Amino acid sequence: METVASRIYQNIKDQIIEGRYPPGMRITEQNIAAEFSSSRTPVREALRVLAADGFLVFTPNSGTVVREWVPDQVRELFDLRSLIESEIAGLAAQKISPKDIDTLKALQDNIELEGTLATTENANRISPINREFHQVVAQAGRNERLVLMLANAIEIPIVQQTFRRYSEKELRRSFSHHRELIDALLARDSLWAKAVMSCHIHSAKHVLLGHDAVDNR
Amino acid sequence: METVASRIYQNIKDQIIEGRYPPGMRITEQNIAAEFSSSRTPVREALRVLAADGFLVFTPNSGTVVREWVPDQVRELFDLRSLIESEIAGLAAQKISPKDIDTLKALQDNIELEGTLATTENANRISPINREFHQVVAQAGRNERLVLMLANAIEIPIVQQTFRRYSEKELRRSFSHHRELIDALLARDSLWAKAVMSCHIHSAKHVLLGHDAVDNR
DNA sequence: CCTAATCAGATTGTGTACAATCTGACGAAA
DNA sequence: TTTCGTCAGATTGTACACAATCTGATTAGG
Repeated sequence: METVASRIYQNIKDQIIEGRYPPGMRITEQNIAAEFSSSRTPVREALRVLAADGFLVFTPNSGTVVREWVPDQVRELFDLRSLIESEIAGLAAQKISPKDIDTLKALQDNIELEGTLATTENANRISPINREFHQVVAQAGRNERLVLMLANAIEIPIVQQTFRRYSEKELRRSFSHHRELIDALLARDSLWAKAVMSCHIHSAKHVLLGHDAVDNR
Repeated sequence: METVASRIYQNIKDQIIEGRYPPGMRITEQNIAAEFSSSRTPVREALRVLAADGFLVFTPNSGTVVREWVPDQVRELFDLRSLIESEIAGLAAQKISPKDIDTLKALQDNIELEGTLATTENANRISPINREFHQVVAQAGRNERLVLMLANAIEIPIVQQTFRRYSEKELRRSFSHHRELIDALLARDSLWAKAVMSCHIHSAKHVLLGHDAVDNR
């Protein structure tokens, strides 16, 4: 992780995830190269890998744009995320250590310290802690490939910005899911943990898509 | 799909999937460039994307080798594949057209025409038809993202060469799964279809790993 | 006014040169 | 014999130049 190409890769990826490079934005190799005072060569490598990861859409001889998401794709994404992250939660219930459960409790305490005000600033404070909460659960499942797949499904602007869309009621429900998940893990009940996680994700999906758009044909 | 880089990408990918570039083999940019009478530039792009896809392992300043698979990773891969492909089978049961079911029947007829001899030549004839069978099921599920994930999990030498490891008994069982899946789809029974597919994948996993190595801790 | 051909500028595709880094072999010292 | 340092060759990392291609505006023709 020391090459110019890898620095560019990570930087652009972060910009996209945090929404500073908005979907549809055109990316030109020269601009990026100028920004990093490098030549186009390492930029091209970074862009190709980002396209392979699904962050960018690349068209030969034409150029690169930040990937856009249509509602149907968001729905598919959340259904996949539910499938994978529920499975992970089930595995975690079998394998998680008491120490990790304490970590989860502490993280959720911190989240709830911020209160349930549905403001953007509050969402921005909660979001990274929430991300860490899910990461601890994922690690506890001890399945590298599932963790990799999951990362693939959540390192996406619309997912990372879910909290900004939550109303106070939806925030409370999200907190309630986290607490219930901790209890399920504590009880070492895989099926319970899977079910809670499934609720948690599908509920988030509906917040993002609005109720009428989500119909699972 | 007209650039030199994309031709190199596809070619190397095929070589790896078909096992002609064996796991652990070192890939040097100059050799590949010479093979395609090109410069190193498009080769590098192809290699980076292949590394992002998981076909190659790339180490900065050191080089690129074809990815190797340890048994634990194969187990995780098949468990993921079971999760995804079962889900797909369940969706297919709800959405598949009569025409696609006929196609599946025809494909399975062709497979069984080859007989149940457990020879390498027979395996090589059956393998592509089997691949098409699974592809038709996947398309019938009508979920782009699941299909993409699945492709990611099966475009791998050890998976593509599963049939070579089958004994006659295991071949018969595999055929039986396919027939049962067709019946489940015909009955539009999601849960049945999911269950059959799950059997099918886990059974294949055990053939590849041997019974003692598969224990799901 | 509309359509289609044309052209300049911008952008990507590839080749080549050289710098930076790694690898493995060889040899000197303990 | 073992270990460590050194060095040459090989390989990757980046810059730069030029060719190929695309895009959008402008203009000629209907």
